[in-house]
Amino acid sequence: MPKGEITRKRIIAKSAELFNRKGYAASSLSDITEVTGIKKGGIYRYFAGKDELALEAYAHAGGVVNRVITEALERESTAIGKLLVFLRVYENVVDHPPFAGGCPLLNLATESDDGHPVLRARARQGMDNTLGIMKSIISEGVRSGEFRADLDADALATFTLSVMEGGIMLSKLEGDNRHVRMNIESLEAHLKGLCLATAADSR
Amino acid sequence: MPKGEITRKRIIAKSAELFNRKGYAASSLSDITEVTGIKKGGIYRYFAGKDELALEAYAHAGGVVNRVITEALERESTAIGKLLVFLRVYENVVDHPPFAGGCPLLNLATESDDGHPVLRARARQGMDNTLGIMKSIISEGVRSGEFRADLDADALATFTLSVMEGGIMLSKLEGDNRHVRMNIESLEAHLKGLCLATAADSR
DNA sequence: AAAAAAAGATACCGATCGGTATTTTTTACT
DNA sequence: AGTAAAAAATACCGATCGGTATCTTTTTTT
Repeated sequence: MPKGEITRKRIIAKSAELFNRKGYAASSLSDITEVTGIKKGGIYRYFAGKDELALEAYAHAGGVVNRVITEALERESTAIGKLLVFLRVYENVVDHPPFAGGCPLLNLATESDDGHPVLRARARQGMDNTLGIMKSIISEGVRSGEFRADLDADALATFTLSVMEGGIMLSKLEGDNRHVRMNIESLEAHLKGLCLATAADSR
Repeated sequence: MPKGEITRKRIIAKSAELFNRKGYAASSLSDITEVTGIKKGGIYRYFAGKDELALEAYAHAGGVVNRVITEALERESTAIGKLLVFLRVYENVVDHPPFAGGCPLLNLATESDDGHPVLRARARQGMDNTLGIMKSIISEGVRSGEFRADLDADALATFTLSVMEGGIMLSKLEGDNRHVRMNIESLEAHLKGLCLATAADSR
């Protein structure tokens, strides 16, 4: 592997942490030179500008989280277990998030949704991807007979992702994992009580 | 009312919209002079700095939203109806949010949770306040016999706020109110199916 | 080891940043 | 109407912003 390639990757990895912690607008080129150890001249050899770097950085961050989730997903066999994985990887978001700074999708979405259209598009893509994975898990759960046949996969995916992101935001803000953890229990109760094929009210 | 006082209030109101849309870091003093029509010299007569203005601006934004929620709360008699109010005021977050830019608490929380400690404290205060209102609604629901006696008010408040904020984020990102609206239905099903004193599984 | 190519540091650009001191304009009071 | 006080504009400050051109150093290739 050529030398430049590993430098390029370090710039992406380090600045991804920076962006995900401080946000895009609040992260300056000087901040980036600081965390990467590469001066401006060197950085602009690999990236056309701050925007392009941010795009690659957030893609990297999202990729790391996706990998963690995918691996955890393989260890689960039920649809309920798999849906809860999305929350469980953030169970200790305060001290040990899957990526430094918390959920990159949440951070990017809230920062870009009223501004920067190219970053917003990236956030949307990531969010749609995650929702898509959830929906396929739910559909598979319906097909296998685990879930009720009349379950709305769309609504349940949105619900699950909302509970996940909302809990992350609360726990990060308060510096306490209890919100994520309570949400895991609440969502589990919701899934077992209202979504299972054997649920009481499927009358 | 003295002239300066109304100017001061206009600065707060206008910059609150700006901050809530673009974020604190991305909003410059020049942006503020633009939306307020007041030059820098005039603004610094009323506020010691950007931070102080932002603090008052977010307090204003939160106050507006709280007023809308409080009024809607008065029109509801059941605990379930009241909890759903928090989501319903954001039912059309895309085109007609209670405050321009969406939920100020969500925006401020995600921007400040890894940085600016004074803004973060403000976000925490607002979030704790909202959670407190929810908890008292839930406790009242338990007391009145609407909700199961063993309901965890803490967990349900966190769950409700998470579903609300997560849905807002998704709908704003996608430019489509369906996420908030689906969450309203999902949460209603959750409350009716699992929290009511008459719920099936209170066996 | 020499030469070519890649990598990275230095030094600089104009623009804008948040912030301030001063002057002009507007308002309020007698 | 005249005057003092409040309000707001002007003009400026040093620092930092994102970005670039150039030069030096380090790799790589032969």
